Amino acid sequence: MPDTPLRVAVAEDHPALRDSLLRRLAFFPAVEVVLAAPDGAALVAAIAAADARARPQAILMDIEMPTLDGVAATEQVVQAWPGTAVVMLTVFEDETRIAEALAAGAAGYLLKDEPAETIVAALLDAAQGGTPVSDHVATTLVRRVRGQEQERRGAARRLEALCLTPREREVLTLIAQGVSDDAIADRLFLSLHTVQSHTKSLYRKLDVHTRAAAASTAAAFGLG
Amino acid sequence: MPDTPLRVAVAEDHPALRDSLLRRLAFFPAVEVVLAAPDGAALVAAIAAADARARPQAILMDIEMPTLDGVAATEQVVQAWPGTAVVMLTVFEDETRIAEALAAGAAGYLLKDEPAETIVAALLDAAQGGTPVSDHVATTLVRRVRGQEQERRGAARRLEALCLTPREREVLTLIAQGVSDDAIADRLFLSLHTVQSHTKSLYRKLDVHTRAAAASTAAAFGLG
DNA sequence: TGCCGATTCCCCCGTTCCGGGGAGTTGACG
DNA sequence: CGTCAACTCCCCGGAACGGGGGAATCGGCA
Repeated sequence: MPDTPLRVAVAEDHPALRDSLLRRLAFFPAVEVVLAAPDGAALVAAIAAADARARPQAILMDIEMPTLDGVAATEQVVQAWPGTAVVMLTVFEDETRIAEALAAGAAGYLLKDEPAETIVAALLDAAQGGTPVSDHVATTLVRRVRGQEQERRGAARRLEALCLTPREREVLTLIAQGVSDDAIADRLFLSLHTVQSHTKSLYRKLDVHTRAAAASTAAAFGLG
Repeated sequence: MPDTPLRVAVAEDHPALRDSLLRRLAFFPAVEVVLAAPDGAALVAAIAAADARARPQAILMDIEMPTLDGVAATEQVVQAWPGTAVVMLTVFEDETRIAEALAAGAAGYLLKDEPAETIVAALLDAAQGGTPVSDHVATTLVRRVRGQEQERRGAARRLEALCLTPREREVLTLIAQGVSDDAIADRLFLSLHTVQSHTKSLYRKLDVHTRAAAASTAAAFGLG
């Protein structure tokens, strides 16, 4: 636990929500709101204007904001002041928004119905390198990873069902990378004829009749 | 809160850990361990042998187990008895294991250093359709999604940097799907010559010299 | 031992692709 | 109104590909 409170900034365009947030955070001595901005541009400007030692260590960021939305603002903030922990605080819980925010550099992602205690804990956690997320957000992440992994496994099973020989798999991988037959022959120390023989088998098993289609199918299987 | 305790099964091969777990869970009236197994096969057999009304509603599952590991056991359990909430309880926190377990149908994923209260809460949560995960697991999921999204965005930016014309992008997408030039001509109501003209531009911009390489590059950009 | 799949190599022929060239039309933008 | 980018269409020659055939070797398995 730090002796001094964590310096926090708040970016939220809706005045009522912003004030409510500030009032609720004021009860917690562990955090001190040093900055509040109605949009992303104002936030970035205010941080830049602040004394380096007074700059916020953590930021509560709304997503929907005029002039510069939360995702873009997050990108700029973590770019300009690395180490700043940005925690999104929004009503949006769709996968796309969450992924975008995280990719932009957000450390955590909270939904707006969280109690103040949770928000404060999340700020402190994020400042320590944690990744605080609401339960619903965690569920969304789990669903996404689960879906992706199941798709990957499905592709692997379909690939398995083709009964490709090791050599064929090898050749297919190179085809998927766009390597020509004689380049494949060079890489695998084979004759061009041999490679052509393997590609013929591959086309039969994959049920394709062009090289690009084979590459496309291989990509769908996760090869390459 | 249910009037009757949640019926829970425990699958854990290490006897000491299993006993410890059972002892710790015994303090919580909200859960009742109805079944304990030393491996996945035994777990599945025990569930199958049990009376349908006495079957566990939630399962604490270790990953490393003999005869049938936790992931495979989870797959069988959720296949055979849908609605069963499986919560992984393991020391492994690597992305691969987590993703595999979730794909197999695990509802939650806890690390073994969690206190008993958390484990019980996770079981109850999972039984209600939640996805309880340890903080470290959430961090891993966040990192994965963040990495994927950043990769996606990077690919999109690189694609953007190529300054493809709309027509070229269209043609490239079809190339990535393995469509031949004259098939593209048919689909886009163009002359073969026109399509060839576009592909020529594409090869120049993509800096490739074969169709399959173009398809491969396009796949890397997320097209197709 | 005999069979079978995997791997390797070879031939041929027609098609498609690749890379170079040129040229006309259209629409936007200064 | 000129310019420029985008789109369209065309020709050609050399290279690669697609599909058909055959054949030899090797290892495993019945």
